Amino acid sequence: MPKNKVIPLNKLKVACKNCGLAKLCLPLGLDSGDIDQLDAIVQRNRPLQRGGHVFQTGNKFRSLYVVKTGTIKTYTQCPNGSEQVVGFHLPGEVVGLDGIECDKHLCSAKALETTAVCEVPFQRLEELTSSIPGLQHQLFRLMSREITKETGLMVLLGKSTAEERLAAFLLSLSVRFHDRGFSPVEFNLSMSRQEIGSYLGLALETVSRLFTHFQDEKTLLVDRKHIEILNMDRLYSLLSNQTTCLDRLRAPN
Amino acid sequence: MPKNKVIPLNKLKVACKNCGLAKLCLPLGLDSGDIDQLDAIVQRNRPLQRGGHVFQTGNKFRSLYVVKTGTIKTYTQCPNGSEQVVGFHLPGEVVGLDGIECDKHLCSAKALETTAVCEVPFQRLEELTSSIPGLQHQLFRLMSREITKETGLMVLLGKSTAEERLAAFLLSLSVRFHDRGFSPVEFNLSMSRQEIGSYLGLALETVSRLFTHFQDEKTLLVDRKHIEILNMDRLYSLLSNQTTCLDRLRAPN
DNA sequence: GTCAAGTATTGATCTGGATCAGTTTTAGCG
DNA sequence: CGCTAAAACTGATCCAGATCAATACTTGAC
Repeated sequence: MPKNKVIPLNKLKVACKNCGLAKLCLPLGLDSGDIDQLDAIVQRNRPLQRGGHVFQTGNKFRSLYVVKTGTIKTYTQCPNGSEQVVGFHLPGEVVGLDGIECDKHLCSAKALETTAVCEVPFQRLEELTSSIPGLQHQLFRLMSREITKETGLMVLLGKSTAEERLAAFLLSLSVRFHDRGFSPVEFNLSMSRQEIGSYLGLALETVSRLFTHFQDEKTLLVDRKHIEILNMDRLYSLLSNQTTCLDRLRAPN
Repeated sequence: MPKNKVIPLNKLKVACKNCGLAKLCLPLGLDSGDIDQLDAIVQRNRPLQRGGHVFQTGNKFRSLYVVKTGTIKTYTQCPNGSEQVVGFHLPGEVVGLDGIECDKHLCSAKALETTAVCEVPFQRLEELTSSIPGLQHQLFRLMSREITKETGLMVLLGKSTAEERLAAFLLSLSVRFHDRGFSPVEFNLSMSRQEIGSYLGLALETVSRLFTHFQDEKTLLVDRKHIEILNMDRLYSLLSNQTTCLDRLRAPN
């Protein structure tokens, strides 16, 4: 590997205080001193390679993980071997909340590309939230958001067509990229057609056909993993006659 | 209404300490003094009639609600008028968690039968959780459970057949009734076929046909809303080749 | 009691998307 | 660079469950 491709470690070990994601993450609404306390318990390990696991089903629950750079997918494994994707997580999003209840992880989380995460030991976080009301509130809010997001997906899976599902998926990514300072109309997918299909309850062939279809009607410009949204209104119109999940998508924070 | 059908109010105003649901609810793991503090902020209003709303989409979020007796359904309304059921809530289950994030409710909650709820003002609850670590932990656990439950449903909606969905639904009810001291093999459904279908992403006709089908193969005995499970193993076997959602069903607490 | 409205059942038909199958493109590697 | 395996695309077929339609059954109001 050539030297100029090495990711400088000091860049990855940004303190919460200086982190661009702070307004999407646990520190939201905290004052400087409180952020320092939070910062002190956060562990910043070396980045994961593509395919590396953050945790696996059955592992003891110790920490929450916040994506700093890259993408994480969470998934469950079926007895018959096939896997079902339950979420894609972008920078600033928390992974591992489902482990709190039973004190062990109920899904697995792996990196879709080179990915850096902040590890937040949960027991120490709970100690902190007791003394920092704003932090407690923000953690409640993040968990509430997770519930909201999943409810929206349930509604989508319950009664939408394949076309509507993919539109909702692309708009969700668009909004989230935008919130993170990236272009809302042009981005790269870090997941395969297979994984998108699994997440949306569709066959990978259907996903592929839909990309072609959206390209044909000039809604998208698709080049393998690179997506450009040419007609945003068209995507929104596919959801407008539907549910409240639009609000859920828009609500960024 | 004859006098002997009036529900005595004093029975509905049981303190947390004497409530049979305490081990499923917020007080789990607290000592007597802490429960008293929690008890002091809980509001016990008069029961809701069938069809009455606990809250509606867009209402300001002020409180969480715990079902004490009866059943609550939560649902979202589509612009075109149709509604989508997102959950059924039995005694001991918390409703309203999705309101924390945006400080307003994102779904509506209504009683499917005469239903009593405990109202827990959230701001006061947050003050208490700061000083009672066990209460904070239990609230985190309840929220985590909600996330787990929804993930399980997503997986179910994503790739299961109609038969598997209804089996999972019935088993979920069975387990939950059992946890609450009722028979796991014989119970009454408080929701319509329509509502079951909406929840499971199926047409009401399909739900009806499946009940007939399960009856024909001697898995169930169905009399309108009354269900008796004759062959529990058969229902479990429908899920066994599937996902991890079995574990999610079984995990009662 | 009758009537009307809601709820459930059952049958017939249709269709969106799964599945199967074959081809092409891309990415990784010695 | 060519070789191999995975990923993506495309076409043909099939089927689970939606939709449409007609008929009961239940419940509550008057």
